[in-house]
This record gives sequence, structure tokens and C-alpha cells, in this order.
Amino acid sequence: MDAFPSRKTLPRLDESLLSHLPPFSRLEKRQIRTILDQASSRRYDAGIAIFEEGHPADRFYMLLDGYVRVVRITPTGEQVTALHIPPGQLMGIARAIGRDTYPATAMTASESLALSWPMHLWDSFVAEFDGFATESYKTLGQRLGEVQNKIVEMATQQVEQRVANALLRLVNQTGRRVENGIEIDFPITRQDLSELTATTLHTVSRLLSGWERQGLVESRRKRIVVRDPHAMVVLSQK
Amino acid sequence: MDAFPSRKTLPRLDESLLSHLPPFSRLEKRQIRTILDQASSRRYDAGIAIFEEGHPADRFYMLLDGYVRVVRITPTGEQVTALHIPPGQLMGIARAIGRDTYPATAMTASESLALSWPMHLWDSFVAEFDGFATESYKTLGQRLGEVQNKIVEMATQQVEQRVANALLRLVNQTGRRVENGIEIDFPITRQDLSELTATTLHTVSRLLSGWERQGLVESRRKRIVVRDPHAMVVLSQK
DNA sequence: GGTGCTTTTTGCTCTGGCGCAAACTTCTGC
DNA sequence: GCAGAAGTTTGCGCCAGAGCAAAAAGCACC
Repeated sequence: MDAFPSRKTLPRLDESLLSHLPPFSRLEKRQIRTILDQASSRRYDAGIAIFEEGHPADRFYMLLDGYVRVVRITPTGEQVTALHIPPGQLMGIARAIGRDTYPATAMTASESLALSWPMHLWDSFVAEFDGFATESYKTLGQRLGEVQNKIVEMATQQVEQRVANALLRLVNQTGRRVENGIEIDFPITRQDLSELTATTLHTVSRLLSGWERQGLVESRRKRIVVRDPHAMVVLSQK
Repeated sequence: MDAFPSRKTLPRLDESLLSHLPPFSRLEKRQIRTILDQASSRRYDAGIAIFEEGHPADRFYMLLDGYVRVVRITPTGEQVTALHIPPGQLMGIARAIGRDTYPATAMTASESLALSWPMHLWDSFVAEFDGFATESYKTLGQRLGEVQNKIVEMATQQVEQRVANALLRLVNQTGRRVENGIEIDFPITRQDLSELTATTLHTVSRLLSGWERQGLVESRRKRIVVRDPHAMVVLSQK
């Protein structure tokens, strides 16, 4: 995956790219072809805003590769990460929830690849393709669930547990087996983790140092390997 | 509103009851009649669970009167309120987001009245009534937004600001003008407020006492009157 | 009008984790 | 290979707010 031209239709995109993804999974090859032919494809560097809170919602996206943080920015400039979007999910589907601006900013957590379509196609997709809407709304429901979990976590757990939980979630979503454990598959800083868990990078750093001393994790700059997921689970539940 | 029989079709319910509410607003009188004829109506005391997290989602609801707290309960039994639902909104529409159990518990915050339909009617409503789905999903989007706001609040604001914000939100949603200010229109305890703002009832009590001394609010048992909403707004923003 | 329950208030103590500051490490570009 | 930037670690002091405890105030029911 290198040097994709910016937002340009890629006629060579294969139907199999979408055929196993929920919103398209029930469609015929021909229908997927139609959808793909109307899509633009674009590569994004890490740390880039794909779309921004408050801006007119003119396109919606399908994340094909990479990870995206859903971020809200406070009046004082602090960033709060509401959730992570894994590859294979729709993003920015403002139209689906009756909004004409994006309700949050989507920042790439790693180098990413996404398809996008003009927002007005949303309505045609919903109208033309059976099951498209239904499947898309599941994504929405899942996110509502995640966000509510997060509220419960923030309300009831200590920082240590929250960070442990966040780590576990990332490992589950994006973990890759390596020799001495499971590695989070994209570059993540202490700062990122702190924004995800509503704490400071200092506290996260202290926690990770502690865990490293106990052999629970192993970390280099921007990389974290969880050596003992089980002990981590124990930590995360009080 | 007294002595409604439990879950029984009320043939006398008027079409105008629903005709101004978003999911039904574009429908014809005849269609609304059809919908009403299939509805059950029921009155709930305050503090009752209308449906519970994890239970099979067999009915969906339209809240007509009263207020409902969307609550999640932790393994240790603590309650966290994710949001309040005002009259005129759908609740428990698990089917819409592809779930077959309710994702949270709906507790009445005050005596309430709701219509309900068997969940399988959801699909027919969506199929038969134009705009029904679209309008319903707006509710969902709005809630996702509220919940995200809450995360941001919890992550960045102090307890005092959070409580002030919660109070303001309640006043806006449910406020009723009284002689010396605006009163929250249903019984709300310090405990409720603390669950809403992720703090303890002690802290809430201390804050309210302080504000009362400054003439900002006025409160009796289970009742809160905001005397100076403007000063409250100032408080809420840092 | 008294008994018991629920809700509220207030005092005191203790601590998790934030803020500040500074040093150290790792990476990037030239 | 060096300079500067980006990311990380660690020490120290402080305080918002939780936890604990106990009393006071309101309310409901007999």
C-alpha cells in the first residue's frame, strides 16, 4: 500500500474488497461494482484529520486499512478520544443520523486507506441496496454501546483500571502476535493513551513503567507489547 | 393522568397524540390510527424499570409523559446514568441497531406514561411508513451526540462544572417557571444527581448547599429550583 | 403525634493522580 | 555524526474530592 493518488477513482479495486464487509455483504457482485465505481480512494498519513467536527458533512467513508480515532476537541484545545474505528467500518455517516455537519473529528492513528463517496449517494445506497441501511445502523448501535461503556468506566474505575482496559481493547481490536506477547499494531504514544483514558501522559507513563518492571508489558517508543494479557485482565477488574 | 390499566389497548387515544412527534409527523391520520391501534399503553410509577439491560428486547416504547433515566449497572451494583429521555421520544429500539437484548436499563425518574409495541412491528413500521426510519435514526444520532458530550465533560471538567451542567441540562429539558426561578419538573435526589455526574451524593450535597448560600439555587427534599440560571452558566464553563 | 425510613447536611481524614519541572532517550533530517 | 525535535521517565508537592461517620431534617404511615 504505497503512493495512492489522492481521491481518485481506482478502476482496479476488486469487488472482494467490500464483499465481506457488513453493509455490502448481502449485495451481488454487480451492485458492489456500481458502488466501487462511484468511490474515491485515498491514503492518509498518520495523525491527519480525515474529516473535522462541525464541517459540512459532504462525504462518507469506508475505512479499509489503518486505525482512526474519533476525537472531540474542547474549547480549551484538549483532545478527548471517544473511540477507535477499526478497518472495515463506515465513518462519517452524518446523513444517517440526520446531521449535515460531522459530529466529531476523525484522526488517523496510523497510516490509513479509505474509500469515500459524496454524501448524497447515502440516500441512493439506502434506497437501492437491500440491507445496506440495516447493516449500517448496526455499526451505529455498536458505537453507542462502546461509548456508553466508556462512560461507565470513567465513572466507576480508577485510572489504572481504565488504562488496563484501554490496552486490552486495543489488543483485542488490533493485536498482532509477536514472540513475547501481543503487540498493538499501530504506533501509539503515551499521550494517545492518556487522551483515550482521560488522564495525563505522565500518569500513563508511570503506570507503564510499573507494569514493565513487573514484566506485564514491554514497550518502546510508540510501541506496546502486552506480555501477560491475563494478568492485565485481572488488573482491569479492580 | 391516573389509573391507567396495565398494558392494555386504549381505543380512545387520539391521533393528535402522535401526530406532532418526529417519527410520526409525516404520516396521515389513517396511518397513525393503525399504529395506535396496535399500541399498548401503560403508566409507570417513579423508580421503576420499564425494561432492563440484557433482557430480550421484545417491545419498543414511545414515552408520552414523564422522564426516564438510561442507566447502566456495574458488576458491583453502582448505577451510572448515561442520559435522560424526555417525553416524545422512542426508547428501547434495540431492533434498529441490530440487537436482540436491551443495551441498558430504562428507569422512570418520575411517574410516566408510555406506549409500546411488540418489537416485530418495528420492521413493518420501517417498511410501511415513509420517513419513520429516518426520523427514528435522528433520535439515535442525537443520543450518540449527547453521550459523547458527556464523555468530553467527564474527561475535562471538574465536579462542580459537571453538576452545574447537569442541572442546566435538566432545567432546559424539563424546567418549569416558578415564582423565584425555574424548577426541575420531577423529583430528583442528590443521589440521582451524583449518578448523573459521576460523583458522590456527599459532594453534590456540599455543592448545592454552597450554591444555596449564594442564592444561586433553592432546594427542598427532591426538588431543586434554579434561581439564577445565568450565574449557573458562568459556573458551568470553568 | 409518634415510629421508622429516607434524604440531606456537615465535619474530618486521607489519597489518587494532576501539575510543574527537569532530565533522559530515541528518532529524523541534514 | 550532529542538531533538533519528538517522545518518555521520574521526582516532588499539592489539592479536589472520595470515604467514613454521625447527626439532623422531612416524610409517610399507623
